[in-house]
Amino acid sequence: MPDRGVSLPRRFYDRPVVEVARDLVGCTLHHRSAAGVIVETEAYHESEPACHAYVGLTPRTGVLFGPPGRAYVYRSYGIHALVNAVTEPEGVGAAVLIRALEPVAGIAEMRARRGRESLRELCSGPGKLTVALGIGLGHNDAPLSGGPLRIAPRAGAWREVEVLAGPRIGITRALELRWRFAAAGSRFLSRPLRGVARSEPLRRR
DNA sequence: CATGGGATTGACT
DNA sequence: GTCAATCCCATGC
Repeated sequence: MPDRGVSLPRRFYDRPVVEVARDLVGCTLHHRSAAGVIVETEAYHESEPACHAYVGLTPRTGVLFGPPGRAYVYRSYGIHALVNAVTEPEGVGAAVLIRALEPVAGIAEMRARRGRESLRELCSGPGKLTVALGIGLGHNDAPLSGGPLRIAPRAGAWREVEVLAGPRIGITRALELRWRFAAAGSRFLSRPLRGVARSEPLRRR
């Protein structure tokens, strides 16, 4: 089956990173024949010190300052590859970290790549989901539309997903920002959301 | 050029 | 709950 599905348009990403992070929950991340619904994200922006782009334009952060709608993939703790969606206009360093998926396609290959059976644990973390989907550092700067790596808009029941916000995980700076977003009631999160607050009703315009 | 610190995970006490 | 694995890169001397 050819990989010829719908992708979010580039303009979806050309917006404030916090809005994009919230709106990506319920969308589906595809890589070739594997896919999962995004149930958890975090926003990162050059203006706050938890963001890699905080240090400015360097060899590492170049993609973050590039055009929106591309993937920023980096190595974490020397071991894991973490995938982000670059947002905001070119010249602004910002991206949405994809933290967890609910597997929906290619589950057998995910289990093989992860070496685990539990559906809940296949993509319940940013380092897990890249392994499950076969995403690696070679995907850095790859487009998120029109290619083997893509994100499709909300569909079906996911169009009415309730998105909750809380503090980000695993960081040591800018802890006060509630820039983690998760699908309410999802069993596929990397960790439960604490300090639950509704976010979807904040949607403007 | 040496050093320190991670947007994590899985195994173990 | 604790902890090691592992490596790129930003920083500072």
